[in-house]
Amino acid sequence: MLDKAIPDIVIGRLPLYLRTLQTMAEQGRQVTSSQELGEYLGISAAQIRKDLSQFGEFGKQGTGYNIPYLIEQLSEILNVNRTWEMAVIGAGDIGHAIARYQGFIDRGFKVKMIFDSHPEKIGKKIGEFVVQDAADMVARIRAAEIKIAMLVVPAQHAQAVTDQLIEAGVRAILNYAPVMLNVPPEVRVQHIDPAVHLQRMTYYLD
Amino acid sequence: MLDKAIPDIVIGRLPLYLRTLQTMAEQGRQVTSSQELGEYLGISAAQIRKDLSQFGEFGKQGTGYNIPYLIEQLSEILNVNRTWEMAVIGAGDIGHAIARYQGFIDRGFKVKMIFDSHPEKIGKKIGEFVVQDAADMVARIRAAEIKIAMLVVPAQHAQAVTDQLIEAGVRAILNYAPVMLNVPPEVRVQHIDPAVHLQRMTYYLD
DNA sequence: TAGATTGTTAATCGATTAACAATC
DNA sequence: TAGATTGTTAATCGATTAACAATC
Repeated sequence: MLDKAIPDIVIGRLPLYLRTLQTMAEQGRQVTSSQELGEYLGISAAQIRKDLSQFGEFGKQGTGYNIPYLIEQLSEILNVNRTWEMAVIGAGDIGHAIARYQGFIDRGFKVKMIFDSHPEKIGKKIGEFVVQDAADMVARIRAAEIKIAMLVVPAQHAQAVTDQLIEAGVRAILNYAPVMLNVPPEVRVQHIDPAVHLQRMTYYLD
Repeated sequence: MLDKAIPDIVIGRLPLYLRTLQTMAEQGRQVTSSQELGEYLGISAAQIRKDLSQFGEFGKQGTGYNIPYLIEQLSEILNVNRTWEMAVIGAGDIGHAIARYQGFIDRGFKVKMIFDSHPEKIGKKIGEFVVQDAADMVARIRAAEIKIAMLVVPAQHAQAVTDQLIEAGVRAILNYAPVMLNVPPEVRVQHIDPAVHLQRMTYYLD
């Protein structure tokens, strides 16, 4: 019998569970419960138990969940019990900030290279990186077998760059450009658009 | 009879409709259809019609939707037919990038001030702004009647700063810190955490 | 007019929650 | 043991879709 696929909406919550558990672990905590996690995240305890039960039995009745153990299990499920190398495309302000961001490494990610197409940016240093020519992007990403890209180019170039990334073998794109991207089904895309997030709140303001 | 509240998940899609329509308008387009919008966004045409019908009748049978008119209507619904002034809290790399970001103004937002607590940052210029002392934050935000803040401080300070923002009258927070924020029900929060977005994709990678 | 597309209803589908036996 | 909390089932709730009359 074919296992039913895990719903996307469940997968979407797992990183929040993991982040919360890692914060607890940093505070020296050893165990937690679905109730405590739920209260912290604004999610029902039943939902957390149900989500986790899709993947196995990670808790103990009467006790709850062992934090280091659940971190290990969730990291494995999410494929972040390893470090993914990433390419940043676009060396503007945001690309710059991402390349220097220190928060990725503990969570399974590392920026490996950054590209731009503007001659005045190519060769410049950003943190530990030298901005590379976008003309070499496909070859370099393919040679390094990089599968994840963060796209930080102007909206009008986003689709063309995406097509190149796919050609280079990229399978996951975190898109900072305020446009949808057309990709084949085996490529995943997530979007970050601050204005969209802000507009989701202004509806509720007077 | 009490009108049923519009579901949050519907509100969440409206900014995507608006963004798409604005892109179409820039291209000189005059009309579109629920089908075209749906194909572009990866949403069913029926859902788009149903979402819009919660707020009124904006289309014409046989023709579709007039783009400038629908932009106007959605802008009004989302309260972005005005410009919201925002405060940026934290003048690190990301705060820096946000303060200089040019993409807000067309979408209803404008950065008005930026704060930091580090003496070496206070007084420095970022774009057109001078970094202000976080000690003055509550008074300055309250005096300017700013209702929206972008929170770009280290995780360990996020809750304490949030408490101050609420004291200052802020009603919507875009949180870049990788932690949940505890806020009263009248305050809205949206989260941006690149590592969470990345982990939502690595699940699907080998 | 004929073709296209809306707005809306009813049916379907899927996600969340409540409840509880099992058991640490 | 008594209290706590899991994993799971069934019930509920809510969101999505299909279909079509209305009409531009």
